[in-house]
Amino acid sequence: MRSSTQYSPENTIHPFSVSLRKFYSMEHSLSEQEQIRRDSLQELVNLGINPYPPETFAVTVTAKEIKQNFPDDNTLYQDISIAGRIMSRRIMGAASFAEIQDETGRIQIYVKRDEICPDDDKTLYNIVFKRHLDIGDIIGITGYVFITKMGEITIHVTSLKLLCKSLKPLPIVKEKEDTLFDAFTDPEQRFRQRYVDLIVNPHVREVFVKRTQLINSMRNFLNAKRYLEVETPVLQPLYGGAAARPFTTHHNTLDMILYLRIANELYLKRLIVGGYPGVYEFSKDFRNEGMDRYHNPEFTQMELYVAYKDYLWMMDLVEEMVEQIALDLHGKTAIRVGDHLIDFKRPWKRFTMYEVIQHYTGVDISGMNEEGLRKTAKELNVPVDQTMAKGKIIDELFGEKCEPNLIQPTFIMDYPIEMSPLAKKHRTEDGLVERFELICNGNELCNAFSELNDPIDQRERFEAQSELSKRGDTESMVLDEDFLKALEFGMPPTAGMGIGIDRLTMIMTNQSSIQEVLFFPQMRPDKRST
RNA sequence: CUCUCCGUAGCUCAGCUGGCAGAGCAGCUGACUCUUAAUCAGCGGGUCCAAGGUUCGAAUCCUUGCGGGGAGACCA
Repeated sequence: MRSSTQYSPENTIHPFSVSLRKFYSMEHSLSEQEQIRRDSLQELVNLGINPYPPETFAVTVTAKEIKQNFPDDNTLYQDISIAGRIMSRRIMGAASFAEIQDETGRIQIYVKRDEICPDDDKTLYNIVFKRHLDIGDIIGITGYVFITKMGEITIHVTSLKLLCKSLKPLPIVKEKEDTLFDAFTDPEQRFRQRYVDLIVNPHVREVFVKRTQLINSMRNFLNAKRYLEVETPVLQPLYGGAAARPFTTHHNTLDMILYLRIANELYLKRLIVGGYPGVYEFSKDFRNEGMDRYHNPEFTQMELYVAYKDYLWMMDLVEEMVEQIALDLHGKTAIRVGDHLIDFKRPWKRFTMYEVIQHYTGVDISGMNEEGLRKTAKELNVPVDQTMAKGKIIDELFGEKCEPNLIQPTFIMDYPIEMSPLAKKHRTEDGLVERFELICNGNELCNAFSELNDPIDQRERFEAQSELSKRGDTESMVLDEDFLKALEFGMPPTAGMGIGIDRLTMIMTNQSSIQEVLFFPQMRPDKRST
């Protein structure tokens, strides 16, 4: 709760003068343009105008609605109220055109001196509008819509009110015939000052709207199937559910190390043990590893676990869900991504791991032992080292020789047991597990198994991971005694999967970098003077 | 972590083999009552990322550091 002292009498007389003094104490660090805006702010205050008024401004319509619906006979929108940020101004003496931008886009406004100043006092137009308002200021206007001689739908302003004075100059992006001039494109500035990026780059705003629509679409799909959305711990005493290095933190009261989760798999499976038939979670996960255009230290996954199902069933569900998302976002299943047209129309191609490696390398590795695989990898110029066991080498072969070629959505099934310690042994193929990944545009999007529910087998798999760890693998999984205890109470046969929300968003919005689908991607602190 | 490119006005960018720091837009002053990259006349605006070095002289050459992009390595 705020202190009541700010409502003392001297403050209520000039509610904004206190903060103004603070601004002026910073004068030495201001650019010329910033100083001019602060001077304008002071002039507005001197005229009795509050540059940051508290009361509601009633908006009746958006820019987009007007542009879509304004009729030829000029009968609609004759008494409207709209608010937005001034994005451009063209002043011609006693009349001006400007553009304001609301959350739906831009619309031109026409401000005529004698219209907003019907009496002798022309201060509002000559001083306030022309002299002390700037690009970037937020205003509310009332007026009526008409079409100019040049054919542009425009709001004829009858009254104008300042809603927020902007003190920093925006990048001015101009456009003519679909060509942008002085576009604000420097990635560093765009990501560090995402608010500026969002103001001046409307296509960026659209990407994030699509991201939320994607999540809504996925959630609606899962809720319609009556799965329960749940929340599980981010801070975990043991990290598990994936092969990755964690972030470490410390809890003071418990005086213990805690890890930020790398996956939520083991907790969600405990809930299946507890009796829920289907649970899912959208989860921020954290992995203390490299950063590049596909990896941010924190990222979002959706994991889903459904009892009494297997991985074949889950493959059908993933197809159905992603196809539905494409339809919800684009109204069609075929989407342009970079140079490719990717079609999510069901059914998708399905290959086993051995099939796809044979297809792209010509080598059948299905019967090979570790030495044979290492020899094959060397022959194919795939780098391997002594810490890699059989499963890891196969994974390398696949990642190097196959994955980049898989552009259309493709399921790769039946992985070597060594690289899948949480997946159930294959029902017919020795040495394999019931696992699939969805590959799309050359990248992994989704990972799923028939979940291992044999507690004795699971313990042996964890122990095998410990062996890998001794061999030098820093990402091997740690044994989770409580998870094993849960399995010993009995988990029904379960299908589980995780899907990368950031990567799916990249594909669905045709972005080539994960930073473009995260509002605030991780960056080093900016040590330059600001 | 390695290689490579980049960092100059609020924004986008020039600045050559070292010789007075530039343009367009934005801003300021003025003109203009249907403009739209508005137009016309005039004006101001810089820690050239930082530190050090070479030199009579460094935005420019060298070294180191900081920040970013791209390509690798690792991972999802």
